[in-house]
Amino acid sequence: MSDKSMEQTILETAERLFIDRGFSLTSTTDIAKEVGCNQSLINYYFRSKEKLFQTIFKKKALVFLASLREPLEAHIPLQEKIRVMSERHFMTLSENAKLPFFILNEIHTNPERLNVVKTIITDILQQISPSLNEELALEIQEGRMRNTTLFEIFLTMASLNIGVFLFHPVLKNFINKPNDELRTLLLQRSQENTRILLLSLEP
Amino acid sequence: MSDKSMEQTILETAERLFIDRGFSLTSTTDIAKEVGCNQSLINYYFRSKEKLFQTIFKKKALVFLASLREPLEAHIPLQEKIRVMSERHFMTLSENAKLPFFILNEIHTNPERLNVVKTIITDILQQISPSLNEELALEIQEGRMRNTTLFEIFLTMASLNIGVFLFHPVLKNFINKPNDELRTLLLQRSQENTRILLLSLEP
DNA sequence: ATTATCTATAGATCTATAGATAATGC
DNA sequence: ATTATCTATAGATCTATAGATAATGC
Repeated sequence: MSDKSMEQTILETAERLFIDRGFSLTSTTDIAKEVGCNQSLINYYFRSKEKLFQTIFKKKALVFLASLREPLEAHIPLQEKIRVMSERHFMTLSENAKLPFFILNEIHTNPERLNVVKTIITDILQQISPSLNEELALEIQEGRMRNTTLFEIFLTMASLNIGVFLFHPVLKNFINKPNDELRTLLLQRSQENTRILLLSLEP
Repeated sequence: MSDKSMEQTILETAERLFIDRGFSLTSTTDIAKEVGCNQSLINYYFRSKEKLFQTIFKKKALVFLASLREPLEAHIPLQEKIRVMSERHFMTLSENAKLPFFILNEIHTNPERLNVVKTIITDILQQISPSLNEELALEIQEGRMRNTTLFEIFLTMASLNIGVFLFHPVLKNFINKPNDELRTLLLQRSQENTRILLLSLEP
């Protein structure tokens, strides 16, 4: 039972519940009940519900955004970078299907949290954006890409990929298929999203 | 003051607050405070917070989904239908920027509400889907369109258009422009989304 | 008389804290 | 001694209801 420390168990349970129901619909009483400990123990370890939440939120926002970075640092043509990034992004989403909604929801209900996301995005952008912008400018100049911006590329990618997971509860209701077929459909959709993204960049 | 009935004022205020903060973060006390009436009056007119909410949710889900229908009934080529539908969809979203998040959020926190959305979508689909499917089959057969499904078309359109508004809080933070420039940017994005959607359908 | 509005309150949360006890490490 | 856990509770919600009063329509 206590091969995991109580502190760790609380953290993991809270993570699951917060991501499932959001900050305001998850009570510390719920968490304690699930963990099987006393409600006051949560405050003992994490000081307050808000502090506990912030730890989790930062961690998750990082997971979510960091997946974009790696492919952009490889030494491959821009188009390939974008292809790999889109596929990687989709995969991270598959593995964390509830994250996009969770993050959007928390930003929405508490705009303060936007700062966390903003810091992470700014960090990533500062590291990759300059050289990437140069590459893009070159591609455009040489007529290999449509005149566009990194901003638009990210927006298109994020919309297409995240859309699938945001609408998931609705979509699942309309597609009555067993789970493994759903997974195949998902993979196909990843391909299709990448195709559309690259198509949108053609001159 | 009471050129509007109290019942109507409560309904309108509740609508605004629910859409802004969602069901669970809006208390009947908040609504009453904003309206300037007694909290118990809300129960007098609407029986319960839940009933009040449902009235509003149904209405809004209908607004949101109905905009898709009209263009599909016009007598124009399929491609044109899709173009008009996408533009119309984007416009409805601009006028109801908070709706997508509101609806997704409520479906997420209370899956029961999915039924409302499902009924509306099913209704719309039954009316337009058969003939639309025929048209699509013909376009594909004649080699004027890529082999795809209505489902995919809707998903691409919804993802691209809704994305803009879902990410709005984040985007606004990165684009530091006056409001009228933002509006121009939005319009451009509508064009771009439509372009991408139609591009994705080319054979 | 009927309808609209208010007062007061029960009962169910929920979070954070003070203070008691149990477990652990030296 | 220190750290982990529990008990008990204050104080702040929040929703729904019972019952009193005020306004309105005949």
